[in-house]
Amino acid sequence: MWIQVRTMDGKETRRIDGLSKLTLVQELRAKIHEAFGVEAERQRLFYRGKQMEDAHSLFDYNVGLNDIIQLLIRQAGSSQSTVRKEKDAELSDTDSGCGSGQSESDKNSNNGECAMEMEGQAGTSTQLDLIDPGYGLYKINECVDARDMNMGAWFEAVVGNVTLDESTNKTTDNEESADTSKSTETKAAEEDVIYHIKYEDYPENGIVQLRSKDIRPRARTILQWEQLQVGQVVMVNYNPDEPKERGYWYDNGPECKHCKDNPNKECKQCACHTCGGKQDPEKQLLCDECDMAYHTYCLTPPLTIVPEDEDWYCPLCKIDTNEVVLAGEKLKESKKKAKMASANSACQRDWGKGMACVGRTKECTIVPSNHYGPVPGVPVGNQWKFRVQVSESGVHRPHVAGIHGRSNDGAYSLVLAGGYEDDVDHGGDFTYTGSGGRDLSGNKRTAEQSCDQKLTNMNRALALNCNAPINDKVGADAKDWRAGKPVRVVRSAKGRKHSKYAPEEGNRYDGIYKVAKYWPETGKSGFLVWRYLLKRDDEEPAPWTKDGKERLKKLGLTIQYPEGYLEAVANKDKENKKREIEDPETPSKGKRKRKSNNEFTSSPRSAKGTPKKQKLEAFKLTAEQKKIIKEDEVNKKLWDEALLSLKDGPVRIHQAYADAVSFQALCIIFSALIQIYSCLQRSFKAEVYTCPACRHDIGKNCSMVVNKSLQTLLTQLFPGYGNGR
DNA sequence: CCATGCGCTGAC
DNA sequence: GTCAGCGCATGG
Repeated sequence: MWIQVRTMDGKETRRIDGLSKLTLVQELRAKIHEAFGVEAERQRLFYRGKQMEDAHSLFDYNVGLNDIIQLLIRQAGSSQSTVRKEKDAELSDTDSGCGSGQSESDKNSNNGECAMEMEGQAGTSTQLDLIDPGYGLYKINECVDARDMNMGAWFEAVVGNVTLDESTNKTTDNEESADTSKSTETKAAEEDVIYHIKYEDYPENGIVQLRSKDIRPRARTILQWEQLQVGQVVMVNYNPDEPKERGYWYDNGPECKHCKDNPNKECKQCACHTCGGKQDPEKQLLCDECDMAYHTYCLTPPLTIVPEDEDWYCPLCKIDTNEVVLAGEKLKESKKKAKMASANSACQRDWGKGMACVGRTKECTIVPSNHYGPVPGVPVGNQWKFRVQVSESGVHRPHVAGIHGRSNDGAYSLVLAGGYEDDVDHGGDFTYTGSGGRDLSGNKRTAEQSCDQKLTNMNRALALNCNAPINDKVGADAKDWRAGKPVRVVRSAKGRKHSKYAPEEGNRYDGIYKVAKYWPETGKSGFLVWRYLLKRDDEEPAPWTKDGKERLKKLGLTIQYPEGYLEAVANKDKENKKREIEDPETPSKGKRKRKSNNEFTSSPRSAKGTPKKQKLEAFKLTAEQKKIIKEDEVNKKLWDEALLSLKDGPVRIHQAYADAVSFQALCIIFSALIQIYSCLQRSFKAEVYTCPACRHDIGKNCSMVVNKSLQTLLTQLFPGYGNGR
């Protein structure tokens, strides 16, 4: 992806290549620097008064790509007048470590060494302006192969390969009145095709509207783009309802010396934030949070006098008291989460629709989503019918994707489902293929390999698990593969075609593997794919070994179906049989249905009635474990309850334990295990006697002693309990 | 905000 | 058996 920028005077245009969305914020500044030699030193990014730490937080705040670009361009343009002297080596170090270094340099800039550099550096040539497709008529210079269209490509096409059509463009800088837009429309009509690009459905980008039902945004982009031809003139409109300035970006550096020294020059920071008008010290308020200026008369409602309060906060910075979480209060769920289907307690699985599109009904809370290593309470060999359940258990969170990870951290889990033809499975080790390189247009989740894979996103994540420096050209070989990050591996029954280690039904957790090496390779499809060699490294025996089978028996592990699933299937079965008896003369239909029914009835657990309770070998605690339990007097009552369900094995103990102590108390235990005592101590000092994690009331007299016995016991019962932490 | 995805179903 | 295409969670 690239963007094109030009100087304000229009004399110079430069193309900035090699941008990816991931590193946009970090890199764009450096690239601008490269292209124009502008001194674009580190500047703090603010959005609505909040400082952005990294690119991710930008997305959290719903900042569009265009916003970011606009900001950066603006900053780069203005940086000639407010340039920080300190050099920051980090700019070139784009990929890693924006953590600690950043905060330090921020501190520096807070202290206010903001030297101005009024370099006479050819004045206008350092003024940058994004060629913004937001106004007037544009001619399409080049079209991109629609199959490659994604957002990046769109950006390339619109920002890069579209030029202002000077001959037909007559719009002025003013808001387009109905009149002028009409005239341009008729003029362009002579060119035959006009596309109105409106800031409606996709305001950041302003894509062509082409409403067609059942097409997801992604697919829509493609369809729309196919409509455009080289040489066509397109009309780019602003939706009058859409504010021109989206978001408010500024560099909140120390006091603006620029204005003091050049009071006559316009300065963005000192102009009224609402109307953009001139500085007016008598009738201008400065926000105590963001330092932006506001005319008293530009506020809604306007102020007639300057408020006497010491602090004044602008409408954007004023904190909504509803958002504040007080000490002892429960954390509010994020708006995004609240919107999700899984948050809706009334949400029930619609078995009529089946498992294709159901949402989660539970969520794994005992470990975070970026947890490495085993999930406590989930033993090797645990089996689930559907991927949703695997997601709910926390073992592998994505519903469809094969790899779960973060591109600048590592991969946490993966699923072997035979979805990629090149995989070879030897049980104790296997090769795996990265994701991507497929054309998913048309709202698909999988497809044929149709282009080369790249070492980005999840592929990069998995590569990071390998104990070797990352290399996106030739891959890498781990010196000590066991030292790599652990990956939870799930095998799916779908892999049975090629692998004898795949389970008979559903999905099975097979334990911890590590990435021994990875390399690029031309796959069977003829396209480049990234391949990974994973080797097993787990204390728990693999389910296909003798030990493993024994253990499964001992634990009494059987495949888990979603709640209410078997009943629903049984009901359906009944109904179908009824219908067959009532209406036996439907052979073709009946045959097909019977076939699918057989699939279920042939499963080990009969769909009729409740499943039979299997006879289990009683699980016995060792003498040592019993002793530990006895020693754990604090939790005596809970253990008594837990021991009642001893026959079900350690998994169930954990469950019973969890149920008995309830989630809140579990939080406390985990807090103990994770050793966040300092945090607790701080809370206690402030006389807040609640769990820092769940805000459950702990009580004043809670003693802060590490429950060593509990800790050892948990590690004994669940090997790998503390791994990856 | 947008992009991604080794599932799953019912229809054909 | 094959196929299209859906919600959802997750990451960037």
